[in-house]
Parts: sequence; structure tokens; C-alpha cells
Amino acid sequence: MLGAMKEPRWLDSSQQRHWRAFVEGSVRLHDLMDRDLKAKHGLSESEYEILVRLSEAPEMRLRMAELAESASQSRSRLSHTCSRLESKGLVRRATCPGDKRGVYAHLTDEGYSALQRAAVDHVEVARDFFIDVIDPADLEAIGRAFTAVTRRIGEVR
Amino acid sequence: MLGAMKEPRWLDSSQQRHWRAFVEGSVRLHDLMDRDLKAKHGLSESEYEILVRLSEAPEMRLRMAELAESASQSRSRLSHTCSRLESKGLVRRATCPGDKRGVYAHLTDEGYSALQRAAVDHVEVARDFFIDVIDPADLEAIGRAFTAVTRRIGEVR
DNA sequence: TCAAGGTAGTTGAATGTTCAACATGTGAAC
DNA sequence: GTTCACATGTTGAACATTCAACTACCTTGA
Repeated sequence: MLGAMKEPRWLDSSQQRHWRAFVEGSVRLHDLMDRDLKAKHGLSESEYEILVRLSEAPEMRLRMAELAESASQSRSRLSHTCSRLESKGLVRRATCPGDKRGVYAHLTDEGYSALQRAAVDHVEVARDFFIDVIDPADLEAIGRAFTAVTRRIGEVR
Repeated sequence: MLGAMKEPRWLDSSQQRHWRAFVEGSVRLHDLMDRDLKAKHGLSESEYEILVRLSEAPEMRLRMAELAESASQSRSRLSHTCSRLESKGLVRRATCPGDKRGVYAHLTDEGYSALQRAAVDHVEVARDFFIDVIDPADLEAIGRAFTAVTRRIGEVR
């Protein structure tokens, strides 16, 4: 009897339309940006994200766990990705003075300049295919909406 | 001299905020839904997408190329994924009468009922973490915006 | 009718990602 | 100060995706 309480509450047709539009658009946009980044700079989106986060951190370094969290990646994935970035010379690992378990990922100078180059193109694409085709008021709505989504997801862990 | 024309046109700070909010929110949402689907139904998002498209097609079948296009996947990826779905018994392949190169992917009865079950939960999650936390007017804005994004991407292939 | 070029789909190897197990270190309780 | 639970980060194997051939078939046109 209890199980039966969970009746499917379907979306109404306009909700469904909007939801679908979002899913399709965001998948295609992500694909496009990913391809572009890889073709022009040999970086995957997750590698790029890591460089961005490091570049914004104080002293351009972060603990692995913080970096994983801020780049929305699992620790394992970060560890592998970081090894790749390290072998490309864009990132360097160093042990953490206070906590011997800890590891800092540092952005190297080479990493910084690779990021600079990539960011210019990345923003260009974001502009061409996202910012510039969206009405400014709708862009604000997007900001509000996704902030709420992130907050909601944070509530449950 | 020509190369120098491409000056970085950075985003202004509110554009940047909205863009970031979107990237973060959509990554987290995608992650959440992916995990949920896999945990409860053993399906990846791309497998789910394939089942959805098939279920909506006339006679619940599509040519591989059409399916790839509508699920935004490469043909190679579809081919592999389809093999997995076939071995789970959710999809069945059949040669195409008119065109001997062609292959139809059919949704099986088992596939249809697996999809039904998954869809109920999927919608529930979409509602909990997306639809229900977004102001209806903002949701409309999202629909408009991402429709425009998809159109723009379509212009360049 | 047959050669040339295009399309459909699959394959296998290289590459990335996930998952569970592990090694190491910390910190709090006793 | 030893023990126990927990946290950090890495590893390797299983799994998924991408990329570049490749097979088979269709279409066009001379």
C-alpha cells in the first residue's frame, strides 16, 4: 500500500518542452565546447576545469580534495587526470607541509600560459553559442535558476 | 597583424556569474541524475536516452543513424551502447528490408517496461532538483534560451 | 555494366572514467 | 601512548568512449 503512494507526477507539456530544450541544448553545447577545446588546445573539459580552479586559488595551488570538490570530480578521477596534466607539465604535485597525507596541486608557469591561451578561445565559443544568442533577461533567469539548482543539490549532499 | 585582431572579449561580471552558475548547476544536476539512474535501474544516461528515443519512434524502432542523431551520440558509440542494451535484452537489432546496409534498433517489451520504471524516477528527480526549484517564468526563459542555443549550434553543423 | 565515390554500421585499439581496495596518516578516547 | 575510527590520496581492473580503419552496400554516370 505504501509503495503505491509514489504516483508518477508527470510534467505538464510546457514544462516538458522547456526541460527537453535544456537537456538537448546543454548536451550539444557541452559537446561543441569539448571538441573545440581538444582540437585547439589538446585539453579536455575536465582538464581545463582543473586549470581554471587552480589559477583562481591563492598561490595557484589547492589540496587534491578541495580541487576535486571545486571541479566536481571524484578524487580518483582527479588523481588520474592530474597525473596526465603533470606529465604534460601543466601541473606539479607537492606534499603538504602540515598534513603528511595531503598533496598540493600547483599550476606551473607553463600551465598558466596554456590556460590563458585556452581561455580566450573558450570564452569566445561561450559567447558565440550561448551568451550572444540569449536575451540578457533570460540569461539572468538562467543564473537564478541554476544557482537554485546547485543549492538544492547541496541540501542532499 | 591579422592574428592580433582576435582580442579576447571577456564577459562582464554578471554574464560571467550567470555562465558559471549554469556550468556548475548543470554539471551537478547531470551527475546526480546519472547516479540515480544507474543506482536504481542500472542504466546510464546515454542508454536511457536511447530507450526514450526508441519509445517515441513510430513502431518503436529507428535506423541506427537516426537514433544516433536524435540521441546526440556518435555512430560508433551508439553501436557499442546498443550491443550492451541488446545483451540486456532491452533492444533488438534487425536488418532493414529496403537497404541491406541498414539496421533497425527495436525497443523490446522488456525494454519498454524497463523504460517505464526508469522514467517515473527520472521525472521525479528532474522535478525535485530542477522544475520545482525554478520560478515558472525562469523556466520559460530557459526553454527559450536553450532552443536558441540549439538553433545556433545547428547553423554551423 | 561497371567503376568511383558515397553512406551505413561495426570493430579493435587507445584513451578516459569509475569502482573498490589499499596504504598511509590523523585525531580523539581511553 | 595505544587503539580505533576516519580522512587523504593512489592504484589497478573493469568498463565506457573515441578514433581510425574496415566491410558491405547503394547510387551515379559514362
